[in-house]
Amino acid sequence: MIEPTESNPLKVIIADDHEIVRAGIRRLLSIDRRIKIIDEAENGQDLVDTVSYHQPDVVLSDIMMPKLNGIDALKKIREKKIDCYVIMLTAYEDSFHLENALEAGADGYLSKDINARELIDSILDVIKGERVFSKSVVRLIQKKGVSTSELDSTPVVITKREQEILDLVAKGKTSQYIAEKLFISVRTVESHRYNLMQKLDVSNVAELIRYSILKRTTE
Amino acid sequence: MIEPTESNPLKVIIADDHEIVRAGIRRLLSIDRRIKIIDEAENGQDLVDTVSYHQPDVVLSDIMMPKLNGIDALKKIREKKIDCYVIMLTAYEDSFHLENALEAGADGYLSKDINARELIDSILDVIKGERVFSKSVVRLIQKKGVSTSELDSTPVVITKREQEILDLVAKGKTSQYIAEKLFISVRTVESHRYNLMQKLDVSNVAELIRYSILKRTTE
DNA sequence: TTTTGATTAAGTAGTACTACTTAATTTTAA
DNA sequence: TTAAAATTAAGTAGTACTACTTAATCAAAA
Repeated sequence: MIEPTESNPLKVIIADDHEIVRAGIRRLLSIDRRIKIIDEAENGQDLVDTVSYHQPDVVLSDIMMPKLNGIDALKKIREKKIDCYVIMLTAYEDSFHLENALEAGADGYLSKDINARELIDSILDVIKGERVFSKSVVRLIQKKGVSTSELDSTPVVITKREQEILDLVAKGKTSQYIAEKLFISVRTVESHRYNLMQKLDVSNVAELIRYSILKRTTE
Repeated sequence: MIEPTESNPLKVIIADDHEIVRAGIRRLLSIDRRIKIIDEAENGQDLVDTVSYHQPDVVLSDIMMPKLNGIDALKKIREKKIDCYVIMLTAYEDSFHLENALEAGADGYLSKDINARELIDSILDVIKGERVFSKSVVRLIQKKGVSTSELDSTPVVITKREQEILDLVAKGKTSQYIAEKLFISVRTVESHRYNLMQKLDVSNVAELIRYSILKRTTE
């Protein structure tokens, strides 16, 4: 990547479902003329489309978005082999999503609680090939021992059916209710619950919800 | 309230724990020179302090903030009898928090997914004495039948101890663990759980978490 | 076409939560 | 200082979840 200049600025696309957040990012980035926001997306699907079309240098994306979440959008961008750096920008800092983001090919993971200087520096660093993390995320990595060389952390794969059950569990539905709704046995639902908890390394609904909450597309 | 002008603009204070969101609000409001942001707060305690000091016309506040949440901050502002309009601006739209905000004396409740025009109009409307709600909130009011004349909806009061237990339950702790941590009997914890579920009209942890999530101050 | 992974489902057992009542102590506010 | 509210806690009983194993189908990829 050649050094960005005012006359040849970095092309950045931002994605977040809230106008306020997009406006905030625009404002924080507006002070550096070497960075130019060429488009915005308000959900993961839009993001994949605009990235395919514009071929930006850097993408800043939220995780929790309707239609398609940021991590799944990232996966699609990587599948399409579009050459760009992708930084996740999220309010949720937990090792599960951090790992999933890295697994999906994220080049950075920043908290939304970041100031203009840090955000701009992160963007300028990421195009040099560095992986960028905000301070709180670094603390998380140290505490939880998340590997930043993504592939050695066992990828947690939740199947379609499991996701379906997880969503219902997170809404407070009982196994009985879920079984009736999906026309399967209560014991099957219990099996799925058990497998989900194994995969996510938790032992009850409350913890399960912590991990499910970002997966949900807004209802 | 006299009509705001460029030379005599509305004094507004905004509160949100994320710099990006504050920057976003600044940007959205920057297009109307009749509105001036005179200060910002990044938590509820800061908000109460700056509102006491500056005596603004309008306050725009997030709900989930560290130290003191937006609703409790609003209560303190009302207790101090500071004459200003307060609009809650939040990503979470549920009847529980809406009711609590109204109960605490909010003059409006807006989704963070709002554009510049709507936000500015809401501010200009609220100083005329109108109560303002964003479209999605209006839908919620209609669906759930939340009363906008706040006082006839039974106020849901969660006590300090209950909140403490709710936080631990939401983290996935068992009653046994909570009991040991707080040096009380398991049966007491169970009583609190039961009372909480009664108050919030739910019947299991998952639903409880849905309501607790905003109450938590960021860890 | 074979093997892998997903989905289904049951057995067995223990643990934890939920539902409601009643009531004794504290604490707090009027 | 007294009434009201909060916190404590136990009884009784039922329901739901969690823990782990085994295994039969079924669909899809190699």
